[in-house]
Amino acid sequence: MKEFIRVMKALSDPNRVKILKMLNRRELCVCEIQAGLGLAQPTVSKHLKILEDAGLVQKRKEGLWVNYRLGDGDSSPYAATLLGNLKHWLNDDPEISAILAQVPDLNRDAICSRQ
Amino acid sequence: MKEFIRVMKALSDPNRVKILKMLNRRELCVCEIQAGLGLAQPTVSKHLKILEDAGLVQKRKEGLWVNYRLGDGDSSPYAATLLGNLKHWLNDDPEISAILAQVPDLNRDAICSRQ
DNA sequence: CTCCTATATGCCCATGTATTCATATATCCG
DNA sequence: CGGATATATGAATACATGGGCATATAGGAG
Repeated sequence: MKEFIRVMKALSDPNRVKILKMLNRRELCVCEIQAGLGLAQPTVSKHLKILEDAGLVQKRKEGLWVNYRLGDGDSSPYAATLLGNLKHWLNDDPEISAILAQVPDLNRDAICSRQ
Repeated sequence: MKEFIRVMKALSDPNRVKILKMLNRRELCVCEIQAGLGLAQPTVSKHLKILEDAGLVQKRKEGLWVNYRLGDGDSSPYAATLLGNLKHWLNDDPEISAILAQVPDLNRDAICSRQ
């Protein structure tokens, strides 16, 4: 039960849903997600921790950067199912499509050194 | 997006999940749900309203009673999908199975007049 | 209409959550 | 080592949420 609730709570915030939709396109570092959402960096880190605890995302260190990608579903069947659903959901949502449109142009080298 | 968030928030509370699992067995009135959960009656009414606003349950008046059943999925595709998933999920959870075991014995006539 | 019962709503309180700022940690480079 | 950069953590604050009590609403019985 707690595991299920953790996944549902993680999916109950629009900014976290936006993060998942972004990561559905490609792996991203924290500063790239920050640029896409327009939030403060600590806020993004906390959202990512909540998503990670729910098994919805995984992180991979690459030097100074931390790359986040969608979870593989091993840690939670609920997360795996919902990630599958989310691939088809919300693509027509104006907020989502606006953010997804700028994902290809997110460049960590252009973003991070200007924080 | 708001519709999706509404469904996820509705599913983010253990008592509301328990209500859905109970209604998966059969239609129930408020006092029967109250007896199953052990909560105050107004609390149950508020949970039911949140579930109804998300499209997860529907109500049907029958005289003095209000019978709640699972939503038919017409109001929200997200609710419809999650209700389908929930049918298979959490059946082995101790909290859930304990409540489901007593659903067949819930009797509105025996419960409600003793409030 | 009056009384009774089942449910809904308003108010209040305790707790949880999202956010930001300031600061700590970690990693690379010289 | 020391400095710079990317990310994480802690404290503080505004707001949302779950809970119960008191009360309002709605429908049936007499």
